[in-house]
Amino acid sequence: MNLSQNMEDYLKAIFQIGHGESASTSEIAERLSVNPASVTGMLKKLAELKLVEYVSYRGVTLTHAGRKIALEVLRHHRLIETYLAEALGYEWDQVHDEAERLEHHISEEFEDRIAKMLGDPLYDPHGDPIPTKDGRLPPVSRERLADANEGETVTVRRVGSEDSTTLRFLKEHGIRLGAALRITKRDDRTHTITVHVQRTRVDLSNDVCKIIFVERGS
Amino acid sequence: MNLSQNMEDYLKAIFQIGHGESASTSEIAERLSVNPASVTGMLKKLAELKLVEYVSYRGVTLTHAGRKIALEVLRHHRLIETYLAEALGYEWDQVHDEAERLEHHISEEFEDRIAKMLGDPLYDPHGDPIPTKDGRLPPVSRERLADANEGETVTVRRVGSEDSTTLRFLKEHGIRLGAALRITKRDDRTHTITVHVQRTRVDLSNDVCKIIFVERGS
DNA sequence: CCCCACATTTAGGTGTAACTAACTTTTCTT
DNA sequence: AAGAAAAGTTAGTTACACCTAAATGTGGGG
Repeated sequence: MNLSQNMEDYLKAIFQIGHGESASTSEIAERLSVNPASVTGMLKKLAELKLVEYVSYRGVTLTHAGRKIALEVLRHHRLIETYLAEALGYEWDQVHDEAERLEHHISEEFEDRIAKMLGDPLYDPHGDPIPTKDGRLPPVSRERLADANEGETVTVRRVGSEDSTTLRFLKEHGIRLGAALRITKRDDRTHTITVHVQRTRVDLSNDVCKIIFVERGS
Repeated sequence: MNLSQNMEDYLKAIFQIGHGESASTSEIAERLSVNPASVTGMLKKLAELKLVEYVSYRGVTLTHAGRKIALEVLRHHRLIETYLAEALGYEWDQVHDEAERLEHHISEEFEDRIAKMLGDPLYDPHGDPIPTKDGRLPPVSRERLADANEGETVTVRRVGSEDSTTLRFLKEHGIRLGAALRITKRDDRTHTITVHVQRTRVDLSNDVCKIIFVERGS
């Protein structure tokens, strides 16, 4: 099946929103920065191709075939991100945009070569799982920093954001994959969590804490 | 100026055909595998943008701005080819197709990083010159193997083809950049040139000899 | 110097994917 | 449960870049 870049982007977006559940027209429109009306049109086309299950006004889910393609695109994206970081020295806040454009244009050959060169990595620079060639997703922590208790010490395992400003902020405060965080204070009124990284103190908004995934213990 | 991938391809094609002289509609159509009528349409658009000088029925040349873009695209293409070969172990017959797709989708950042990593190379795996960032083309040999005399020994400096079958053929017979060839026979009736590479003998058609550029002496 | 073959352009049409505006369906609020 | 707000869809356009078929321009040979 030879899909347009646009179709691939839609499938990826549906996968990332839905994660099994159904995605709404407006969520997809938001993520892809297009008009909701355009989404409706595309969903019909994808449904024709049996890549999604689409019910008017009710949302959309991926079929098995659609999920497979979404995972392939995601594999490309995350392998490229990893490659840019490991082989070309990109920072984790720079890799997303570059990968977003390249993911649709690399060959199977290229995919295989960089995967091999990197030692078939399972996680990208943000800790997101890289789908394997046969379409399995390595396990990830779903434990959010936002849900950790005062006094606990946790290890950063994943940062579920591609926003470069957020990523740069975290990097500058020593919050990177594998970093140990001690939660020193939860202020539920100001929706702020105070953590210590090494010996420095950082205040984090609740929004940021929702996208930082951790493992209990250090 | 933000051009479509297609426009970039047209500018590159015009540059490569014309090399200063004007390119014809049909030459461009042939190179890009599109209908001549489509070329006419695109040339009008490019002329509007002041990227080409176009006179109906007479052909087209690049303006200064158009040439600049063509050189940038060519720089991307050839840097990527070089990178694929040097960093990822591609063979010279595999690099073109991959580069053709990637060249339009890499950032300035990516260009700079691979150029630096490669030590700002001046020639790609085929010996073609890589335009510098400020738009200069490193010098190349224009001496064709087809024009060399019986008994001469020459060094291969450039192979002006991206056709993978041709490139594979040459590779398999030891004809690579830097190889020393001794012209042992010219048969002007069968349009064939016989050369010796190391100790093995190879018969080359005149067509092939026209795209192999050499330097006199070994 | 005229005519013909070939090159090129014009005209009209296709498919993709976006947009806006207007309409319909669903969901929330009271 | 009614009506308003939000979400989603339909209809009609636009832009891009391709195509085919028909018309037109150009240059060389008789």
